[in-house]
Amino acid sequence: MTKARVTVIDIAKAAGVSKSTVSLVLQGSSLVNEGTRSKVNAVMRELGYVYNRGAANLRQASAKSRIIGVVVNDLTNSFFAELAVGVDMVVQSAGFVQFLSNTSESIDRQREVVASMREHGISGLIVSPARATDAADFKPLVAAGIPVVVVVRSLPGAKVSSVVSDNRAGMVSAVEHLAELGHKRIAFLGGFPDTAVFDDRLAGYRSGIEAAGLDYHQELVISSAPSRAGGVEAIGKAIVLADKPTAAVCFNDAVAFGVCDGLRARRLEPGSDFAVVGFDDVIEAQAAVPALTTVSVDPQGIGRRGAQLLLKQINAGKAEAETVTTSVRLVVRESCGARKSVKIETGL
Amino acid sequence: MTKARVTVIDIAKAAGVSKSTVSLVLQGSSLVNEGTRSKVNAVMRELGYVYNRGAANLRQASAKSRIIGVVVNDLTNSFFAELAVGVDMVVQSAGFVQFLSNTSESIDRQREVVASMREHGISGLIVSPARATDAADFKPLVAAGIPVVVVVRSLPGAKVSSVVSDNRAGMVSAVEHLAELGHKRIAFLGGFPDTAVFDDRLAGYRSGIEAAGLDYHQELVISSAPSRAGGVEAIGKAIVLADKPTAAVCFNDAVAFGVCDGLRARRLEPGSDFAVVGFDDVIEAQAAVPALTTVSVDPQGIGRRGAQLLLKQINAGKAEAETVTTSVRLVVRESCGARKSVKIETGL
DNA sequence: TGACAGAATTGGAACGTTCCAAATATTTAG
DNA sequence: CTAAATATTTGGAACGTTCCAATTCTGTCA
Repeated sequence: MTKARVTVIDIAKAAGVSKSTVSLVLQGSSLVNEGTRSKVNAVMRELGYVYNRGAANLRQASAKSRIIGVVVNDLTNSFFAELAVGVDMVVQSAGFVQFLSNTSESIDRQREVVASMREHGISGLIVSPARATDAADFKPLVAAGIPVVVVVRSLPGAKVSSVVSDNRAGMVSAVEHLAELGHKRIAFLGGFPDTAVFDDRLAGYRSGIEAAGLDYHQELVISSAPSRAGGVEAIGKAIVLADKPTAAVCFNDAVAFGVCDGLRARRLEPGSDFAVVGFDDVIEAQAAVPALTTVSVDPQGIGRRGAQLLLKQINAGKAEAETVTTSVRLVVRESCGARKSVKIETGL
Repeated sequence: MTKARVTVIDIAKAAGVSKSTVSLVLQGSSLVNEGTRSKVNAVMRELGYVYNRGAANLRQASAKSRIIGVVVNDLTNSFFAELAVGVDMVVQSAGFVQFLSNTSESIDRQREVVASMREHGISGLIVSPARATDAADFKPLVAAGIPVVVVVRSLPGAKVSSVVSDNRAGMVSAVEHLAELGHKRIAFLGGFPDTAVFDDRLAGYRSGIEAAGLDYHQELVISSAPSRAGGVEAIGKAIVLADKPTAAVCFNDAVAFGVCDGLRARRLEPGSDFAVVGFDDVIEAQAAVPALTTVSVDPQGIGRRGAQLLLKQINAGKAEAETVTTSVRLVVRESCGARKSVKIETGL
């Protein structure tokens, strides 16, 4: 409808002051007289003025957009939605606004999205990188003085801060728990071997096996896509081994669900016939049947820590690369066989 | 590190052409000679040039940022994550980038993020409004020629396009299904009465009751917060009625889960002792015990439709307010008592 | 060769803001 | 009442881009 947009000059004219004064008001400067300020504000409201951030950033050397970019690799995974909410909490109370984008694991899309955010002058970036992201991809950002914090998946070689969960310790406790339940042959199922997270979790598995006084067997490590389908595939391979495992720690919860599916397809009941432990503690884990024993990683917490780190760097002006690992904890439910199903317990 | 940012003038100087030519290259104009073009591109890559969208938008009357803003009211609800993914699919293939923000049902936060998006010159906005959003809130946007599409929750009175699921028809089929199973007293549980969605679903409930030849009883409609806790509360009230219901359709799946919790707390098993039907078909619905019978609304589909509508309006230049309702379908699982638990069926 | 068309290039002048130095108004002190 | 100090306001000049009108190249044709 309205043809031309309302500028600071229009406001100035209407309020009978200069554009400089209006600008001062805009920035909440203490230089301007209280009466003038309220008059200007009134006129702005009346004319429906919208601040043109682009023009402002143009002039201001250090583009202070008050926008935090968040890029995740899979929004349909509630883990990342939770993470984004965690980021939002701290970002919001610091007076920033969060813009979130999803890459669906596409490196190309990630490049586009990050470029777009950069063009819009974000103050900082929190990213859970798509698979096989090149560590150098974020070099230009940090070179331009835009702080970057990598979360969930670390990016070895990149000189950026990162917040990752303690994958190693989580796997150790999962394996130890299964060992305590009497399992001797424990498999490690799922995940792509080319990722840092996989390496960490596998390392935790090995430590756990050793700590329990068991032997490490190469054939018990079966990688696959980190998805439900991948879990089905992995358990399929595990079950035909000469010396079958009786339990498995899985790369993540999705794989664990797939493993349960695969077991059922073979008339085996997860929990009682074969112990399954997941990793992540996604929201579905507790509602599933059997409820999934898994390593809980608190995605919101990661988001909050990441955001705090980022804000610190934004305020400091200079970005000291820093790595923080957040603690995890094993939550024991039914799929490991330690507890009977609640349904059976309370049912008639 | 690098002090000054690289501008088109730097590029021009380094490439031995004028800034105008560089600008032409940037826009992919056919006017510029092929040789010049590649040389300029090479220099840009070499100097690490980043396009300054702000400056460009400043000059271009119609701010073509190629950004679609998406605002949702609850990102932790996987329903909205799915919706965002649906939007992203179509927005992406049209060469746009999506920026997502979460309001957590806060009207103030919604105002902030929408304002922020506007300042950054989004090309269009898709919003699932926070509860109690004023229809007038989006007036300035459309007045400024920025198309707005409201999804999921309609905003009566606002002159904007909207995409909502067929709440009425969904409820009708839910009630009819329960009636076919022989239920005579069917309750409607949960939801806040002051919302358009509530009205639609309640209207569907009434039609369904009538269509089944049953009587409508005021006391069987029990509102509550549309959450798990609200469901517990609602079933608590329903169960103490003189003439108890034997089945319930719920405002949404969260309420339905709460109703199941409440039933169990009273030693009643959802499915066999009391039939419950949800609405939305959130991801947890099929993994729950018992698996939830519910009305599936395909959030991705809503997202896609909404995005298509928005893009149409962006391209058309003018926004004809238009309403589309997407179809829904009842998916019958266990909680309505129509089917036995899969576990029992296939188990020994 | 000169004129002419078309292709390719190019200097400003915007766009809406902030910043600076300088101007003006208002107090305060003497 | 005046000078000095303080509080407030104000014209440009940027910022990095696009657009327009104008200019400079290339050939081409008579």
